Amino acid sequence: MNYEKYSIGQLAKKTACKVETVHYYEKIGLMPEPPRTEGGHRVYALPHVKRLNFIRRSRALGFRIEQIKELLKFIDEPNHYCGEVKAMAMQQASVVQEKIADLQRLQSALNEMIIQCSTGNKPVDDCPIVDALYTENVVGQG
Amino acid sequence: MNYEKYSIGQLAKKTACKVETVHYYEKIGLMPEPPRTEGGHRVYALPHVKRLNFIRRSRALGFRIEQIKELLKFIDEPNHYCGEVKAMAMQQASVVQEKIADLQRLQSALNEMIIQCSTGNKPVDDCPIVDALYTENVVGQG
DNA sequence: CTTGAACCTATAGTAACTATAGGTTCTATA
DNA sequence: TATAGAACCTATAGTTACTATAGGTTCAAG
Repeated sequence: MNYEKYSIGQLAKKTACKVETVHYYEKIGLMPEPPRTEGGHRVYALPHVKRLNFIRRSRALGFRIEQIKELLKFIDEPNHYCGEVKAMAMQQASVVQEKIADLQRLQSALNEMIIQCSTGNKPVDDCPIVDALYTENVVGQG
Repeated sequence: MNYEKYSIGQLAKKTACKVETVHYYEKIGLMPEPPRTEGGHRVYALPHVKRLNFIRRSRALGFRIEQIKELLKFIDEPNHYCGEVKAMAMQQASVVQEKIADLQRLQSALNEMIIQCSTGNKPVDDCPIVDALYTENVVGQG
């Protein structure tokens, strides 16, 4: 029994990914060039589905394309160990932690501005938010 | 007594912004076309500094260029009230809140994967992280 | 008056796709 | 089996918010 075959549209549906994105991933070398029909349509099989899932899930975790290329290299090449993958995951976790901290600072700044502007019925040149944007260092570091 | 004048380089330094970015903001209509010297160099004054500060700080709060155009419209045109600005700030706060929640989910997913992969000395095809990326819905919604 | 830093314009590159145009193939139905 | 139209193909341009480059001109200090 053969593997099941998928058109690019079916692959896209299975992985919640657009057809154009699959084209794009092929162009940049993340996805392999698959076999084609007589007429030139791409034909995919299960390993393609799994690989594309891997890519999309890694993207959803915030990995950049270049990082995903490295992750795939660990997988495609023999003689790699789990620790290399774990290290990248930990690195990514610290990047995400930073982003969360940035956004939380930003959120405080916005909330403070909103609280200042209690009534909302002042002319714009009296607005505390506008004032803050003009004159304050709105997003602090610490 | 005249206002002080600034070259584009001085303006950039005062606002922690690159010269190219000022060019860009002028091209897209965020910054006005300033007067020029005989030789064609741009000449700025204090209102330009304040406006650019406003733009940069709004960007630091995560506002998009199109939103900043609207904020500036409130300021440039008469007859706008603080409430319009406040509404945009609140809208932005909720966008930021969403992003924080997304990143926190993402962080949990990464941490769980990292914990699973305790030793780091397994071959890659036995790695729990790789396995998760291949087969799990890594970033849940709730 | 000369030198070199700073400025000028215009264009291309970045990340990670998305959208469009214009044409071909596949497949379901009459 | 003929055909309509959905899905596919390639190539190119657009998106966001800049950044970088090339190739030339102006300004300011010595």
